[in-house]
Amino acid sequence: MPSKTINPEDWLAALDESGFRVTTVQEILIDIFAHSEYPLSAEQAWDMARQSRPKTGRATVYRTVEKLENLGLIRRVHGYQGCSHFVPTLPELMMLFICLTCGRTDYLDSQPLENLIQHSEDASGHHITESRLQLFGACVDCQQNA
Amino acid sequence: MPSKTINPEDWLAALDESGFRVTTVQEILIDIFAHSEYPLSAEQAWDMARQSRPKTGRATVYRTVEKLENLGLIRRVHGYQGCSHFVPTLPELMMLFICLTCGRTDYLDSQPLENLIQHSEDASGHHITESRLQLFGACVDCQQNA
DNA sequence: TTCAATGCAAATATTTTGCAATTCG
DNA sequence: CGAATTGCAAAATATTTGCATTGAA
Repeated sequence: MPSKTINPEDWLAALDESGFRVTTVQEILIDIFAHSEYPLSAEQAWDMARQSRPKTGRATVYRTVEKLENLGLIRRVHGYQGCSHFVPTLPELMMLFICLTCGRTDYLDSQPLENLIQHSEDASGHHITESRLQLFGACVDCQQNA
Repeated sequence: MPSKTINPEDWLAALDESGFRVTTVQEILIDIFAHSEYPLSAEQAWDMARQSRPKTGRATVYRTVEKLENLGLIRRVHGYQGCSHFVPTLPELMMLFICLTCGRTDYLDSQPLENLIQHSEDASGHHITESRLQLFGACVDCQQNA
């Protein structure tokens, strides 16, 4: 069971290292994404940001989300009708499980996926530079409560 | 190398079996999606449909795409800025490769993925009912032309 | 004949952009 | 101060819906 270590400080450092400014709004948004157990859309993040800072602009949130995605700090995940929701990216390649009942996310051991990708590269001849694996189903808790 | 056998006839049969009518517009759209080598958005499909049938309505295309997705005949794939593009679903579980250079899609042998899912279920305790694996990179041709 | 399917236009929803004001470094 | 960031409003996209008409079974 891989530990989920997401540190907002690291995200701020990443912002800084990339030459961006560390602003209040971005701190708030980083905190929101880094601590969410569920995939969030830009719209949802905007709502949450305004709870602690009412005058936060919608466009700022969309721009920040885009920035965080470009920096590789968050990534899009599939939902039922699109993939406008984001989850934190973890340092290594990870497999993401999303519970269809409660929506909670869980990161699984990714070693099998690395092996699979290696195997697929060899078998197909394609050069694979990025992979997305999302698994859906019922989490341990929701299976028990069913 | 798994063979890509997509038969528009089967899709029409699936429509019929589900109690839907087999109409001209839907035949055209099924043909478009079943034969495309590239992921298509509803908007792109609309453009293509109007080439053979100019008065085709945009809403009809969106409604048909939704229907085909619900029937499991097509599925969303990740693109650069979203996942509003669709590819045909193949009968068995498949791994989809998308070339970042030319956009072509390729279906890879899925046996390794089935093994991986089985392994992940055992290791995590979650019950996995659906999975999406998309691989991105450079296809064999584009590697050579680089 | 009957009701699903369609086209059209309008309504929503979502995301992006222009720009003056603000703020970090 | 100087440039990146922000808020606001407007614009551009994308998707959905209402409704009268059409067409498949």
